[in-house]
Amino acid sequence: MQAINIFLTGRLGETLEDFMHGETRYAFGSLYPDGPHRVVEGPVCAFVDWVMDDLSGLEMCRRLRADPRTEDAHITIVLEEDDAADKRRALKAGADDYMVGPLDRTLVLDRVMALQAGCGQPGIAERLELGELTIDAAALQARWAGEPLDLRPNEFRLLRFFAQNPDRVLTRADLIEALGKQEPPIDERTVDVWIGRLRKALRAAGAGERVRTVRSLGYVYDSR
Amino acid sequence: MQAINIFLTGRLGETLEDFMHGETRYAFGSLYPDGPHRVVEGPVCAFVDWVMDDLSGLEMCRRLRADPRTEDAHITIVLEEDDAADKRRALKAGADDYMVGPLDRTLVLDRVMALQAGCGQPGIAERLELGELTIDAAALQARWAGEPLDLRPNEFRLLRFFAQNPDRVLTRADLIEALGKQEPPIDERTVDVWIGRLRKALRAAGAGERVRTVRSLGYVYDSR
DNA sequence: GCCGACGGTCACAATCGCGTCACATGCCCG
DNA sequence: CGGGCATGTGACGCGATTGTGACCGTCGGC
Repeated sequence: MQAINIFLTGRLGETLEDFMHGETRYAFGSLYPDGPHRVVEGPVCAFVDWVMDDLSGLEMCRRLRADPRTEDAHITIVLEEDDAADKRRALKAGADDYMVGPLDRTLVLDRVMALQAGCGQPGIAERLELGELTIDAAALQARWAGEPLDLRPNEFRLLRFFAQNPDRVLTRADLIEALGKQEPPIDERTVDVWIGRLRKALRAAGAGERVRTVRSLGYVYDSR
Repeated sequence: MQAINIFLTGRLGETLEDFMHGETRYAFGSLYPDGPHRVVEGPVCAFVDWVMDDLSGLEMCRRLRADPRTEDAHITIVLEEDDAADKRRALKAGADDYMVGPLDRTLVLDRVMALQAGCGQPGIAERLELGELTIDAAALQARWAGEPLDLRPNEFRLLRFFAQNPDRVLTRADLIEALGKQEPPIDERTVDVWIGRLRKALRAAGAGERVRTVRSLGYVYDSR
């Protein structure tokens, strides 16, 4: 899977910066009006706050577009509220897309991963394969032996994370964090229910028992 | 699908320049009377305003025809009003085609894609095939298993865009933008209605359920 | 100028997704 | 062998999201 450079500004940065760490495969940078501007090679996507301290998101979009290093970036502008005029202005300033806040990290993560997977020319959409399991992050779809798995979004996210960390014990806290949940605080027991649902879906697709319980610790995806 | 070089002048440039970016597959250039003239290899098509600040569209046509780099270009001249005499003059000056403004981006996009599909040399991706689905952009027609789909223009554009981005989550914003809509700002909920109509048409043709909803994110065209 | 096709919006109903609870079952350890 | 904690799972209910029929304005053709 190819690295993608993600830029986050303002509130969004605070929201996600602490999340994109460790095992995530993102090259990560901060982008500030006139501050350090760490740019690396490869496809870039940016999430730009509509409101920032000292520079509007619009201006930020224009600068990204103007900079030859980032002119091809996929820019998502994050609006405070659902205002049609702002949307138009955002697209006009070079944004490719917009989302309306307050942001649901869960969705941002889906978006980021989908962009990562589908970045650049279509057709190269990277897939994550693990035995019979195929995760197509761009299509937000998983398959077992070629057959589509019938997964709810949450189950998909769970499986995606398992597939990214196979044969490793993942605690309930890991899983809750990985799915981007944080508000309201999720009861750890809820994870058990997620697991149950995921197991059922995998069983229904003939995948057998893939998710093993590790008592008092968490769960493991057995890639075997 | 092969890249095509598109030149836009004057008001048209302003209208579409901000649109042809990112995932679109166009090499893009601006063409000004005596200004920079970025020319790349490959088939070229040009949209030339009838009225420009300091040079008439007619003169522009002649220059394009005279320039060996662009003498084979497909030139569409954009008239202010529907004047038969102007049309004749335009064709005489070397234009291959004309359209009457004020421009509807939606239509320009249809035109551009149709040209791209049928452009110059035969053999250049005239058709877009995806399983049973065939998109004939030049004819503005889609088929399922050889049988023509009964689609309205909007539905066709939608399907065309889906076919260009199969197995990728496309947000409502993506779709609105892809169809060239911008004025008046389109309500995102409207996309749901487009989808509903497209689904019905596909179903009627025996294509089954091709367009999958991705809750809170958008829609995906499932190629399989 | 009339008429039909097309496309955008609205409002309402249906559905879906998911977090939680409650209870059943299972496992570990003394 | 028993107590107690850990996990599995069916059921429930709330919200949010989506599907869709109906309505209506617009445009183009006749």
